[in-house]
Amino acid sequence: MSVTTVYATLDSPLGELLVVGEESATAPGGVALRSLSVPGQKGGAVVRDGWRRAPELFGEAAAQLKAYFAGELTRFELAYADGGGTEFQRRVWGAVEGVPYGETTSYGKVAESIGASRAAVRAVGTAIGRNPLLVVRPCHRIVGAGGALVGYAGGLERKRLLLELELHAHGAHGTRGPVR
Amino acid sequence: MSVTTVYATLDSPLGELLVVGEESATAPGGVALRSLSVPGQKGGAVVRDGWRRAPELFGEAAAQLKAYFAGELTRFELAYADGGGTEFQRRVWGAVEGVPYGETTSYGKVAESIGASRAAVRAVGTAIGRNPLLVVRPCHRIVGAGGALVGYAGGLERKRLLLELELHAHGAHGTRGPVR
DNA sequence: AGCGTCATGTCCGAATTCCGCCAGCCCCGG
DNA sequence: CCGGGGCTGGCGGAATTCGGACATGACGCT
Repeated sequence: MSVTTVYATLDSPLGELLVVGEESATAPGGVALRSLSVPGQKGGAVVRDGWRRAPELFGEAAAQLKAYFAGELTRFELAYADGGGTEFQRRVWGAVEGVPYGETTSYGKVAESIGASRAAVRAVGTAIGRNPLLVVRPCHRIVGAGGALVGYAGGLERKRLLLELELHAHGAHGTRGPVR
Repeated sequence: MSVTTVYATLDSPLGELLVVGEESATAPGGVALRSLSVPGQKGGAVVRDGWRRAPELFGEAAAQLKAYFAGELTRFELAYADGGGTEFQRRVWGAVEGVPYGETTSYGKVAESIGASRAAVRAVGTAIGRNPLLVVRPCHRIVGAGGALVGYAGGLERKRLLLELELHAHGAHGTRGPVR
């Protein structure tokens, strides 16, 4: 039952990413990703006493992130820690993970896809806003019904940057809606 | 609106007194007494960051305290800060201040004197226990109905010491009840 | 076209309620 | 005379409740 929290930082086009993971005593060497955030993020993680800085442990995560930002990786394959969250949030996050690289969808579509009331769109918005895994779980692919970028925990500018990256990376990905 | 908290310590038969005061920006040089406590006191004051040690500012207070412990002063005349407290506590403390040097009274009498129900004696006890001005506001002169020393934030031994001091100081003060 | 309105799940802070303590005292049975 | 239980009022902290604010979107007005 004893888990150690480890963390590392990584430079990226979005700024210095803070990567936080859990090292379980039962599975030594294996680190499960718990959180990924950018500087100044609204509900971003904050390094606490007792956390161990361990850059080397995130080799795989770092490699995939670098490949992603280079436009050479369209799908993350990492070990995730149990991210907690409510039943509702888990369903929303699951739907978000189903949005493919380079495409976008709307908050309303997400609400619909999890079988929630159409009036639950705002709840969907808040749930997405609490996504602990920025970039990796592609909450940046959820835009307004009209295609407008509505909000992003890391700031709208970063959201636009990610979407443009995904659009121009291979140049052959379609979109479901205009990105303005 | 800016008040500075200042403090000083003073040796006494009770141990090292901690004297805390407020220095108002509007009345420079004047220090109002806020708290007086002894080491190990239950709800005693604790020196915090931002407090300024200023022994020289309590010249008058120190002089009166020394005179009191020498048995040569029976009534303090000092500037007090607004001690806060609830309506009820203020009334109780006011009644306590009315008990003359060398005399004692009971919790029940105090309750009666402030027009409180006789069943409020326990509330009176707690209120007296929160007196922020030990010694100066003579909560040590309140004893049980039977004359027994019941409790004291600074410890019963100190209460006894104060009462004996007041009894034997000039030797000519009457008491309302036996002190055991 | 533009604006106000409302619906939903969640979190967070403020407000409120509730509970248990206590520096007493009286009464009652030994 | 002694010891213990029960009653009382005020207070502080814990627990609980409550009201807003959101990463939206459809509808009905003007």
